[in-house]
Formats: sequence, structure tokens, C-alpha cells
Amino acid sequence: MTDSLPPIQTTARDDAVLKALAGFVRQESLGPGEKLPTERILAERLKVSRNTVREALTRWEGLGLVERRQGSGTYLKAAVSPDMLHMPLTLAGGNDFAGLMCTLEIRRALEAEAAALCAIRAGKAELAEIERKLDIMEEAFRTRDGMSSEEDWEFHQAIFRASGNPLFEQIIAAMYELFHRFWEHPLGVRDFGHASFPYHRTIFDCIAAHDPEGARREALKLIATVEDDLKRGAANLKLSDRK
Amino acid sequence: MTDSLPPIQTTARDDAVLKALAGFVRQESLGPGEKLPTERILAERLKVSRNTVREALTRWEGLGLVERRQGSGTYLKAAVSPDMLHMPLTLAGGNDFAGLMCTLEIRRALEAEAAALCAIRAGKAELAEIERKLDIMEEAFRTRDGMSSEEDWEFHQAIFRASGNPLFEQIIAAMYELFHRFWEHPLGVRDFGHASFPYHRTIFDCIAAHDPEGARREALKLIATVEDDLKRGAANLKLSDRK
DNA sequence: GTGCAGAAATTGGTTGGACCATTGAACCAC
DNA sequence: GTGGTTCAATGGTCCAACCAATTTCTGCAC
Repeated sequence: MTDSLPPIQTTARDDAVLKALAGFVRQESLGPGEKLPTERILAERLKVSRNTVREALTRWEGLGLVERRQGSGTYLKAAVSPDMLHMPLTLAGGNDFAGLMCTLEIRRALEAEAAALCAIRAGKAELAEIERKLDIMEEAFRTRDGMSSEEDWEFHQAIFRASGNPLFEQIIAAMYELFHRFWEHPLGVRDFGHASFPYHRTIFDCIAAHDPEGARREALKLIATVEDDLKRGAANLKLSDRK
Repeated sequence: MTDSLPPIQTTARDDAVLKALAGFVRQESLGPGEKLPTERILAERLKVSRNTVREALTRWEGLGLVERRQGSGTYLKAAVSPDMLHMPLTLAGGNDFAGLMCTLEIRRALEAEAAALCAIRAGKAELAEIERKLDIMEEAFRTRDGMSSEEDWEFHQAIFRASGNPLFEQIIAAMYELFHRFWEHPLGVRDFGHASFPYHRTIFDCIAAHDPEGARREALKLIATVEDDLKRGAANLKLSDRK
């Protein structure tokens, strides 16, 4: 039997488009922010319909790889390579308390591990960067009295980045939206984030002292305070629901 | 400065389609496996072009919520609710040893946390399911002498599923994908996985005894042995490179 | 009636062409 | 420079076909 003849690829048009496009991005070394060819150009060059190009780009848009601006063009939003892995995380009922707790549990796991790894691996440059973010955060905290979500986030991001493992930052980045949803929306807890404030400095101290277990411990304390705030907020909500 | 001026929302055709469709699914209580209306029907009912419907469905397909079968129809692949949250996770896949170690670090963080949560939350049904997978794995280990990666995976998956947090399973599934990309080459370590074998049972025992910290400790031991195996494999590789 | 091959209808996949809405740059008056 | 106007480029939507895979129906042979 001539078995392995043509399992020919009649379908997978848009997949082929994405592969070609990924190759193009790689060849031209395009980075985030740069503009891709127009849909019409792509359709012509790849010898497919513009509709097919659109479906392919829609997929990338859904994955957050690309941003389309009507009248302007399509722009890269993230680094894209031909061999990357896409795995959309889905959380049913992401707006409720349970959803937030889910993300917080992930954060606890990753934050503790990242802080420990960071304490082991961070070099002088990384340490300086983290301390810079910490100073900025503390300054913002003093001036605006607690509302320092953006600066706080950058501090944690710096730790993830200095962990030496890019996956930490990528996973946490996927959940950035969700974290910020309740960060911006304090759930009625007026001093949200106040309790976690001192632990930022203690985490940094442990990292600077290359004390992995200390860093892990302080990170866990920080998450625990956030968790408490969240629970208090949920209690408040429940209370005001039955008003 | 009036900073907080959100961009106004003029158009959102396909988003509206998805919202309507999510509402439809909810109203009809459709579950996974069930068939949605035809693209043509949807286009007609929603008073939009079939093209727009397709773009919307393409997005859902990319999110893994839906499966399209040419000639047959479009089927639900997962539960879908109007208020779910999507976090596209894209991982730059490194096919080298370093990339593998990165996935292992994530696994260490998540596996330990999931085992601890599981020890707290797992009910009788979940415990029975985990033990079933464990038995299957041990049996496969005895018969085929070590090559039980599939069964091994299912055991861990059962733990993640019983952690009560769906994000654990989803993220770790992404890690598994990355893992398997490298898995084609056995690394030259013949008894890979042997060292980690006993810890599966000890993890389960701690979970069954509702001992979170014990479960965490055993999970960490397991990952440590895998890490060792991996490092030995890398050493072997380096050795054979210079043959 | 049963079973099965072929026709017909159904459904997602693709194409090409058209028009609309937004954007941004060039241009112009002031 | 500032503020409009024009205009080409670009993504967003629509339509009307046709293709390809699948399912369903039909009708014949037995």
C-alpha cells in the first residue's frame, strides 16, 4: 500500500496566512508598535481574499498580538515569533468575588516564587531598577495617600522581570487586566492597599540581601493583606446589597 | 488636566454579535457539544452581514469556545456565559534547555500552591478521582517500567482540577504544551521520571489527610527530582555533543 | 422492509467587488 | 502657528456568488 501519499492541506487558509505573516514579521524584525502591511496588500501578495486576511488578523487581534485602527492601519502590539504558543485563559464570571480570588491565588503562587528566584539571581542593575520603582511607588503613596496602583504594579513587574524567567511576567501580564479591575475599583474599601504597603520595602530588603526564603515569606504576607482587603470589600458589598 | 476621558465607543459590530450570541446561549441553556444556529441564520436574525458573524465566531474559535465543522455546523466547546473574562496568554517558546527550566519553575510555583489548596478543598469525590489516576499511573509505571508520562500527567491534572481554581489547570496546560515540544528528544536519561515516582503517592497522602503544608512540601520534592533529572539530561547532551 | 449508492440539500470556507467611516497628511486661508 | 478643507489610504461592513465537506434524503436493488 502506498500509504503516506497526500494528506494534502486543502484547508487551513488563514493559518497559512498567519504563518506567512509571522515569518514576514521575523524577517523584517518588526517589533511592538510597528505597522504591518495593509490588508489589501497582504491579500494581493499572499494571493488570498482580503476576507481571509481579515479572519487571520481577527484571530491575532483576539490574542492581543495586534491592534487595528480604522483609517490608520494594523499595528503589532507584542513580540511575535513563528513558534510561539497561544493559550487563552478563560474565567467564567470574571466580575465577581470568586473570580478575583482565583487570580489572587495564581498571583500568590507566582509572586512568592518570583521573589525567591529574584533574591537568588538579581544582579546589581536589576536591584537598582527594583529599588527605583520602589522609591517611585513610596513617593506616590505619600503624595496621593494610597492610590498608587500604577506605580505599585511597576514595582512587582520589575521583580518578575528580574526573576530571570520571562514566563512569570508573561503569565502575570495576561492577568493584568483583572488585577487592575479591582485595584481601580476598591470595592468600597477606602484604604485599599494601605495594609500591603510596608511589605514592598521588606520584600525588596530580602531580595537585596539575597535571602530567597525571606523574600518568599514577605511576598506571601503582602498577598495575604490584599486577600484580607478583598474579603473586607466583599463583605461590604454584601452588606450594601441588602441595604 | 482632565485626564480620565475614556475613548468613546462608536462601533462594535462583532462585539455586539458575540454579546447577543452569549445571551442566546444562556437563554437556550446550551452546553458544550450542542450546536449553534447557522451562520446564515445568525446573519439574518441579527441583521448583520454573514461576514460580520464570521469574524465574531472566529474570535470565539480562537478562544477555544467554539468549534466549526465544515458541512456540519458550529458547536459549543466550552461553557459560555455573557460575563466571562478572557486573558490571552502567549508564551514565547524557547525550545532549548533554558526554556524547559523556565516551565519547570512555573510548575514548581503552581504545583506547590495547587497541592496545598487541594489539600484544603478537595472533597470525597475529588479525592477518589485523584486516587484513581494515581492507581492507573502506578500500574502503568510497574508494567511499562517508567514510561508513564501520559498517566503521570493525568494525575497532576486531577490535582489541579480539584484545587477549586480553574486557572491552575489552564496555565499548567500551557506549560505542558511547551514541555512536550521539547519532549521529542528523550535527553538520554533512560530512567527519567523514576526518582519522582514515590512522591506522587506521598502528595496524595497529604492531600487525603488535608495537610496543606505537607502536600506543598512533597510537591516541591517531586519537582526537585524532575529538575535533577533534567540537569543530568542536559549534562549528557553536552557530553554527547562533543563526541 | 432493508441496505446501500447516488443525488440533493445543508453548512462552513473562500472569493471578488463594492461602499462606508475613520484617520492622517497635505494644503490653504487667516 | 491656528484652524478648516480636501483627499487619499485603511480598516469595517455588506452582498452575492461559488467551493468543499458533511449530512440528509431518495430511490433502486434485493
